[in-house]
Order: sequence, then C-alpha cells, then structure tokens
Amino acid sequence: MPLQIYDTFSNEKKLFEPIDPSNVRMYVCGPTVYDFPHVGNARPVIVFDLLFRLLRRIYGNDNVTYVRNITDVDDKIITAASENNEDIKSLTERTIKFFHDDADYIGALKPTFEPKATDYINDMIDIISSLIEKDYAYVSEDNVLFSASKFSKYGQLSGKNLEEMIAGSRVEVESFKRSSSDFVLWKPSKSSEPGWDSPWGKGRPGWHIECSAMSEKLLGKNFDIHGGGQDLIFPHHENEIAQSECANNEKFANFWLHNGFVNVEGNKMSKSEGNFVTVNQLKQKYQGEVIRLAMISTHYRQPLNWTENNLIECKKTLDKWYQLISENNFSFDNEKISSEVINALEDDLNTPKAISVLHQLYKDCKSNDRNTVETFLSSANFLGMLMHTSSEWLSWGKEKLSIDEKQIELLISERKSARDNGNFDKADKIRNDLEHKGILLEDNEGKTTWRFK
RNA sequence: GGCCACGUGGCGGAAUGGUUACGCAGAGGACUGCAAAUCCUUGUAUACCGGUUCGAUUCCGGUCGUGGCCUCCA
Repeated sequence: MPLQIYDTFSNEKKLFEPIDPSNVRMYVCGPTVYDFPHVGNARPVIVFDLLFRLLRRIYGNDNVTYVRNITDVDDKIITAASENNEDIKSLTERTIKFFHDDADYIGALKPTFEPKATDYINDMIDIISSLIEKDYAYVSEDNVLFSASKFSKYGQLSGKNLEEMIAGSRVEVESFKRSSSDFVLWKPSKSSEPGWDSPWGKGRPGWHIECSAMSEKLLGKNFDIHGGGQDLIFPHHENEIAQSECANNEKFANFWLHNGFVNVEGNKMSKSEGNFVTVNQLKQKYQGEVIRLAMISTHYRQPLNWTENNLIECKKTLDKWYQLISENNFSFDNEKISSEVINALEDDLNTPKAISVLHQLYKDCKSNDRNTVETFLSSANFLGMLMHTSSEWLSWGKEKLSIDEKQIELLISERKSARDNGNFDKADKIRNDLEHKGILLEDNEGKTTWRFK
C-alpha cells in the first residue's frame, strides 16, 4: 500500500511522492527551550518519529533526512532567564538536555539534524535582506517587517483571508506596523538582551524566520514534509511560507502535517493555562513506553485527552505484552514486521489500527510458534515498544522500593510454609502487606513470583 | 464577531453507502485454599432534525453541543 498522508495545505489525504526518493526531506518545528517539555510538546516528537521510522522503512535508512530544530532565542527564554537570574546560555543548554532526556525516554530516534536558531543568524539576515531588496519587507523603527499583503497566497495554509483577519483583529496594531497582519522579521534588542549586529542595528530575529533559514540550509528551498503542532499553522507556518516563497520564488514544503492537541479535561494543555503535565513528572510513575503507547493510541490529528486512567490502561497492556516475551530470547527482525501494521501506518499514520493489529498478533502468539512471537515483537519494536527485556521492564522502579529483594524472598518462603500448613490467614496477610508496599505476588504452577504493581 | 475541526457503547478508540474493529472496565466460566496473572465466553454505541438513496453511522443541509485558531503556544 502506498503511503498516504493528510496535507493541511490542500485539506485532503494525498499520495506521498517524494521529490527525490534517495533523499526524502522532513522538517519539524522543535521546542523553544526555556522549561521542561510537557506532554503536549511530546506529541509531535512521537508522531513525527513514527513518520521518520516509516519513511526510513519505505525509502531506506540512509535516504531520509529529518530536521528538528531548537529555538534558543525568543522572548520567553529571555523572560525565563531573567526570572531565574541566570544567563540565557545556561538556561537553554540545561533545557536542551531535559528535552533530549525526555525524547530518549519516550523512545524517539534522533533526528538527522537538530539545528539551533542561534547558529543560523547570518542565514536569517541574508533572507531578510533579500526580502527587503525585493520589496516584500520594510524597515520601521529599527524593526524589519514582512508585508503580508504583498504575498498573494497569504492565508492559504490556514484558510484565512487577509481582509477578514484585519477586520477581526483583536490586538492593537503596533505603531511600527503598516498593517496588523505584517509580522516581524527582525527586532531591536535592548543592551541587556541577546543581540546580533545586522544592517538594521543590533537586534534579534523574529520567531518565524529561523525555520525558513534552517530548512533552506539543511534541506533546500523546496522539500517534502513540514510538520508541527496544529497551533503552528497560524501564524508560524503561514509566515514561513510567505517569507520563504517570496525570498526564493519557489514552492516551500510539498506536504504540511499537523498533529492535534493534547487536552486536559477537554481543554488544550498549555503552559499559559498552567494545566500541563511534564514528561519529567510522568517519569516518576511510568515507563516511557507507557507514555508512548498512550500517545499513539489516538490518531495524530485527533485531540488527545490526557488521563491517568489511560496511562494505567496502557501500562497494563504493556505488562501483559512483556509477559509474553519473557520466555525466550526473541529477537527483532526487520523482515518480520507485520505488513498489516505497516499498511495501517501508511494510511496517514493510523496508529490506533496498528495497535489493534498488535492485539491480534498477541492473541495469535498463544497457539503459535516462535515465528509469530517474533512478528509480534518486531512489529511492536517498529512502533518503539517492547524495546526492553521482560526482566528490565518488570523490575522498573526498583530503586524506589522501600523493601529489599532478599526480604521479599524471605517473606515468600514464609508464606509458602504458612500455606503448606494450611495457615491461610497468615499467608494472605503477608501477601496483602506486600501489596501495600507495591509488590504483587503471583502463584503460578506451584511457584510464587513477584512484580511491581 | 470571522474561520476551522469534532460529536461512535460505561470509558478509550478505529472504520464503513448494506453483519459497527480493537482495548479497558462489567458479567459468566476455567485455573487457585482464596486471590492475582492468564485463558475462554459475553451484553452494550454512531448527538438531534430533515434530504438524497432500495438502504445513511458514513453523502448533503440545518439544529444543538464541544474544542481550536484569529495574540505567545506542540
């Protein structure tokens, strides 16, 4: 089945055809590094990781270039740094490390390139200069602004039209803008703020220009896929198109992909609402694969309601799956990945369907051979799950235990003799006491094993 | 106010112009001293009103509801 993906620009599911099958190019907007990533930030990391995996499978591991940028210059960073009383560099470097830890934790492969905005300031200045030269941009009070009305396609990605936007504008037009829809390419920096020398004085880039610069530098003027969260459609991606296409006279990205939001109690999870859960907080209670499964159990374009219940359910599923592979040393085999799983993903990343195939494969494993189990395992691995051994999985969180293993073994044998003597009250008390400490005892085929709750 | 998306069982969540996947929970059973885990069986749903059609949950129109964007956001 050929790969089909939903393109936001044309609002339809389309057959994906790469510009160059020997170098399929994808750019995804990454984090602005000023704080711990929350679950909403993690969604595109996982969604586009899956697309990356799928593209690599279809076109070959060496034939896909995945760029996920890091925004390390931004007003929020400046504000956060001054609130923490630390310098910007130390804030961004620390936050990048948090981000990498979290991305690893949820099983995301490393992108091919992870450019930082501050390394591309000169490229941004070049684009801005060319936009001024072509009269798409103008200088006003030390700012450089893009004149949205000069780009006839402005609004096409987000389905807006300029006049309505200007009419419905809810924010006051800043004095240096000719029109409310014009946006900043370059702005002046105060002496306390980070700044770079430019033809328009010491300043820093506007938010959108970095992606135009970095994508062009690393992927070329025209590339295959540009992705990010739905909240970036407008204005961020709309503005990127305007800048890049006006500067280059060439089509920017061929496909636009946007993931839906993560909701909490029906409302969008966001930093400004304060209703967020960070990946770092979840690490205390759940393995990364639990977060990953919870994330991909909803189709990427649908809103995803984040609940504890869902996490518990996903953990149970993974516990069950890990039990199946505990018996032998099953191994991953690229050739054994279920074609049904691939088909599901090739249909606009239908992960819920892919998961239902895993459930079916799990059932098939019962009555079948090693080969079936390896198909199950390989398929799960392809989705970034069952990457650990069963014992690693089951002993997860051991260090947080308030009781040591020898003691548990001791209690198990105490319980055994109680049971042998028919003293079930005592036996049950031992089991219950351990359960209160988060240890579950399981009696199977005459043997008692334990695991974490 | 403008634009857009969505509304499937108790919950999560796919799909489809003609028997509505799958998972969790629930119920019943096997196993167990009792549980747990596992296995087997199983009930339950397409917001509302019209239209098109032999047939609509699916297509079209309207109503209601929810959410998003229009301002920083993944």
